[in-house]
Amino acid sequence: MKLPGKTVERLSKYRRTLLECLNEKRNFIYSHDLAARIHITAVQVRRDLMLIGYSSVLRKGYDVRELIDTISKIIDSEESIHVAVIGIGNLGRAVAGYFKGKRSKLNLVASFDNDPQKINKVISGVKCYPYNDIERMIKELDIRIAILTVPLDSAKEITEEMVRYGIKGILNFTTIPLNVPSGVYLEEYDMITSIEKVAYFVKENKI
Amino acid sequence: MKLPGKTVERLSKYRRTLLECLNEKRNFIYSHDLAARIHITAVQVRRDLMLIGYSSVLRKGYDVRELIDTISKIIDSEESIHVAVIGIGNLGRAVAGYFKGKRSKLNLVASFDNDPQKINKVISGVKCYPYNDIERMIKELDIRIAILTVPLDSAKEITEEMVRYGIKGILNFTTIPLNVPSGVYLEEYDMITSIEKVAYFVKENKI
DNA sequence: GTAACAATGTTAATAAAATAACAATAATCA
DNA sequence: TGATTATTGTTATTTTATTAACATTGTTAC
Ligand SMILES: NC(=O)c1ccc[n+]([C@@H]2O[C@H](COP(=O)([O-])OP(=O)(O)OC[C@H]3O[C@@H](n4cnc5c(N)ncnc54)[C@H](O)[C@@H]3O)[C@@H](O)[C@H]2O)c1
Ligand SMILES: NC(=O)c1ccc[n+]([C@@H]2O[C@H](COP(=O)([O-])OP(=O)(O)OC[C@H]3O[C@@H](n4cnc5c(N)ncnc54)[C@H](O)[C@@H]3O)[C@@H](O)[C@H]2O)c1
Repeated sequence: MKLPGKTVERLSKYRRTLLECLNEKRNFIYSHDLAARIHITAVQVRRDLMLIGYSSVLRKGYDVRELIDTISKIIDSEESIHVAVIGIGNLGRAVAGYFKGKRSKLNLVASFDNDPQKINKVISGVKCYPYNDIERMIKELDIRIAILTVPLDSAKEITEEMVRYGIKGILNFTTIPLNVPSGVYLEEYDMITSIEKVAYFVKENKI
Repeated sequence: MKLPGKTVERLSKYRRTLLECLNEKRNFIYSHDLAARIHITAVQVRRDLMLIGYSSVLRKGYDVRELIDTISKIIDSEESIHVAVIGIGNLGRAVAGYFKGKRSKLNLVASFDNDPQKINKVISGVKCYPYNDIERMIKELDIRIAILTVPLDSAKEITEEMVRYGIKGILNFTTIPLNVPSGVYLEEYDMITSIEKVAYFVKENKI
């Protein structure tokens, strides 16, 4: 099954919302209710669920637990997938600290840095390894995904190396566009572009 | 002129790339060259530039300086626009520190928090004010844009207040979907969704 | 000077995403 | 029970975004 990226994004949001429902002891939720919580339309929800082949049968809304399970089967791996933060600076630490708080199939197992002050210490809940050991550690810890928070000038080279050593997914926080071969999935996370977009639309509204 | 959001995003990236060109003492750049640097197509570049009404006349590529100016005229405001970070925790500090390093039309002028340890101190290069003063300070400092990095449970209430006090744009780092009235621009920045998307496509590739 | 080329701007076509329309059916209630 | 309502799943339509096609026009080489 090949889902559109946009649908995958929404599935992630659906699941998060559904987990909140469980907390509130709600066991059923209507499509329009789920939609309202994330500010989209009910049709969009139903269409996405159609794409993943989920169907509720009852007309009393979706079974929250069941839908969580269905979505998890789609977007999660069987086994937990190992993640590392590359460059445990200001942003890297924030992200690492945040991740360690969650339990999920995504398991933050290491960080890497080249600052002697940092290596071989536990920072934001995760052990920092010397970047020079990354080839070995990717294999040893079976790391699949890298969260890239190194300075701009080293981002390109580090990416090439990581890909060579077997990394399959990269979440890029630097503002450098990266080149990855097919078979490696890259998601760009461009804060500057986001804020400039906000600024543009704020300006346009004002005028 | 009403530009598509996607085009605005790319304009921000074009400008950043063009500024790099200046550093490299390149004064002209072809559409296909600019495109290659951010991994899109030359047609996309030309189409975006058509939308903003820029035209090069020469066939020796775009004049880098001229294009930077043109884009800046479109996406920047005349005067600098004031930004604040709300919740100067781990993520807020990283973002603030990063912003203070740049000079641009976007000017980070304050942060707000309710932690007595933090208020009235300079953190990551920016003064932290008590959140209780936010109404007054938004007016006093003419703050237009808020970068929201508070804990989940306070995000909704804080957003409503800020909007009431005149904030016009919000970059939301929390994973709570926010409600804003029309006239206020909201950009969601959902890290968890991004990483789950990476995980999904990594998994799919593997299978 | 002019033919060949290279790069642009624009229109046309395609693809992707969102929205609308609607038929089907369980639940509700007179 | 049977009509009514509410909600779903799916197909059709519209909108938006991307890609392709192509005519235009400086530039270059001869
Ligand atoms: N902080 C933000 O909010 C923010 C926002 C947008 C983009 N970014 C980008 O994210 C990246 C990190 O930002 P930051 O604020 O955390 O910077 P930072 O300087 O605090 O952190 C960078 C870390 O990378 C490490 N490092 C440097 N070279 C390395 C190498 N070759 N191998 C391994 N580790 C190395 C450094 O020791 C440091 O710990 C930068 O590229 C920045 O442009 C940050
Ligand atoms: N750290 C990350 O990488 C990350 C990733 C994704 C999402 N987020 C989201 O970003 C937000 C912040 O994350 P964090 O890791 O920086 O958390 P944090 O706890 O380090 O920071 C939160 C800050 O907000 C302040 N605060 C709390 N209540 C407040 C209030 N009512 N008014 C003003 N300030 C208040 C706290 O004093 C603290 O300084 C959270 O909502 C989190 O879910 C963070």
